[in-house]
Amino acid sequence: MPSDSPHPSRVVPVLVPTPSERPYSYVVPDGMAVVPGSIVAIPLGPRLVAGVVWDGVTADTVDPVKLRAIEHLYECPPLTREMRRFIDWVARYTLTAPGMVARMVLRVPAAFDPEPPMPGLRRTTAEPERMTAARGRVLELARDGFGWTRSGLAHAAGVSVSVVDGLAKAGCFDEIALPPPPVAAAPDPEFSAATLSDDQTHAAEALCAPVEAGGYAATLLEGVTGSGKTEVYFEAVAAALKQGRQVLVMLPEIALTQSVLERFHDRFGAPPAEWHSDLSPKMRERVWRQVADGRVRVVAGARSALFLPFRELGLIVVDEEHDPAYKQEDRVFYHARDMAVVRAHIGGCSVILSSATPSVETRYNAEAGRYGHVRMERRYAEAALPDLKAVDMRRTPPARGGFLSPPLLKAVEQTLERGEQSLLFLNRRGYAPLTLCRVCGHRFQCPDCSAWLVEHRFRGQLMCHHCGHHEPVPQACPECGTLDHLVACGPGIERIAEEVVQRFPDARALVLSSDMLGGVKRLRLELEAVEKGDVDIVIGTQLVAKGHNFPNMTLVGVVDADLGLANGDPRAAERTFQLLSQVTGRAGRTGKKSQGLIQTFQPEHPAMRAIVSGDAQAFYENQIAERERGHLPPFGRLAAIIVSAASRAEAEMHGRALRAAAPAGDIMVLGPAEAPLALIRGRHRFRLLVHGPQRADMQAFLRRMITDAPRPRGSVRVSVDIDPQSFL
DNA sequence: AGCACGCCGACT
DNA sequence: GTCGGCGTGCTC
Repeated sequence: MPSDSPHPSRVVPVLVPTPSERPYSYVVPDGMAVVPGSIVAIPLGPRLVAGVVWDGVTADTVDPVKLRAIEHLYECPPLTREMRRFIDWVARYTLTAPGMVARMVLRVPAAFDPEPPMPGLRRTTAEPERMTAARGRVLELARDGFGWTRSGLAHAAGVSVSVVDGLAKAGCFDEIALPPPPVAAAPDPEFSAATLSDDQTHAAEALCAPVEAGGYAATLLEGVTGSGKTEVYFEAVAAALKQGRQVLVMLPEIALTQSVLERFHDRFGAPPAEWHSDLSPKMRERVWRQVADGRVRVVAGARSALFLPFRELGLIVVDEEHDPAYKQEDRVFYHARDMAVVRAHIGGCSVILSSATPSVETRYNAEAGRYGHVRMERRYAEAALPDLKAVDMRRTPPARGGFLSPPLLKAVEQTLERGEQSLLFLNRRGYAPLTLCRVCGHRFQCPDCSAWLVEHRFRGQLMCHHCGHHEPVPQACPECGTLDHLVACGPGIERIAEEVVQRFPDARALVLSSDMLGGVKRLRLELEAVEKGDVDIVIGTQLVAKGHNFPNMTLVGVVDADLGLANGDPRAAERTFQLLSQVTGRAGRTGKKSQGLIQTFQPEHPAMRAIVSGDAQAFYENQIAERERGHLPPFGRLAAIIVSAASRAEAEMHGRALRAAAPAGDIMVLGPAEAPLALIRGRHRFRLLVHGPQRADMQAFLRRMITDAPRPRGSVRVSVDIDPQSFL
């Protein structure tokens, strides 16, 4: 790593954690040597903040009288040149102030000074006057001449700390300062060599080659569910470790991906360091610090791990690259998968995008030759893919008042008879998505956003799934006052559960959704019960699609496969394909013959055909063609302008004003799409979709819109989301 | 983004 | 009479 030379000037640019477009200027006090990347404490207004000394010379427009001095230079490795270029790149691309991007890097309370050393003991040559068996064991262990902690040594020798204290008093130990313990033991690439199938071996070789060669390479690892992608990319991780480089494994939701961490531990003999929002502040500091000084070799983390200060990164893995959780949609808007590719490009290292159902843009990049493409088409070991069929709801409709078709009910019955488990999947919480009054037709709507209120019969509440507003279910219609005339329209999982209980009164049914009472703990217990076979029929939302393996699950029924297709999201087909593929992949994990039944009104839809036939290739070709034909927004030309205000009316008004102010031309501003008003963190959001020709033009246009467009000052904020994944 | 300053309603 | 709401403006 070429080290940066000290700034020659006594006034240097410093990136401060504010939305300012350029760095501020600060005076370097005598005796302080800063380089670009140095992390410093600086006075900013009334407070002291952390900033980064930046490259280049300071703008000379600052009034010298206003200049203040850097307060403190942290004793911490400076941010590398690559990291600084990455910050600048992300800021430019996302139209965010560089200082706000730097803030994401520095958002660690007190990690910039070294951790204080721990008190330790080291064996001297002195022998104790009295020798006992316990003392003997302690001295034997300490003969290695390394530093030990007092309690660590006692524990290792199987004696109490007083034995160690006694020896220390007798002069057998020196008190020394011990380096702070690592947050994670060093992973050993040779710890437990994996046994791979032929398929996996070929894939692993293809992934390892660019890691060993060094330099930038992006590769899509596309393998059907159960093909063992994780074991394959672990080989690339091992290759990077052998090269002495650091590795970042990005996971969409670390809390739910415990199994990846365990498998990592089994393969490398130590768990990776974790990075996610639930880490304690102390742990965050230690991980950040140890990533910066190179003691942490592998981080498994959520999207924000991309902004950790790695110094010798050799590989980034983006697991489940299609997952929408990689998209950050507050403050700085960015897509971590794309930024991971950028970071690899800037840092000259490998990046692996792994998925069973890649996003269309990633597939497109792979087919265009921009990314390498490694495929695995067979499941590992004896696991077979489930037999999938579409159930045409026009030909075999459910009985009146029901939502489960005769073929699906029959399959559930047969599965019950075999003593196996069924999963009924419906991605909609609550009892019914819409409630109205039978007499006057009044529809219950959220007072904060424009979404319908969803009835949750179990809780006795009407809830807004958008902003969290909830109210008790009224007895009388608020419009016409008629009693007991409210009618539920459409199904949610609670209603499906009702139907299941009615049809199969003896079966043990369980409803699983994220809003379940009892929280995460209860959920974990329930999942264990399912795994043990204590449940016959699981009725669940999206939540059941992730991670968990149910060995006895041989039937997956999708209650409403069309659900996600109706909302106008340009990625609706893609999302549906990904979700259904993940859900049906829950079946047949242990080799039992299994099936999936997909209830749909449009069996000819490309997403349904792809799922049923297993022909992903045709689906991607279709989606790419749709974009090229202009039926879907073309690649890289979609953005959104987000107007955020304290009140709904304000957001809406300024959103429409912005739309009116947009000049006509190549760039089109579309009106509020589906669910234009969302209440997020107490602020109402209005989104305008933007189509445009070239990326540079679009960037310039968006910048004009957020800075120059006429709009009343006030609580309104305007930000930009480049190439959003969805409307929400 | 923070944080202070500053001007108008309900309360120990 | 004060406490405190959040609108407005500034930070090298």
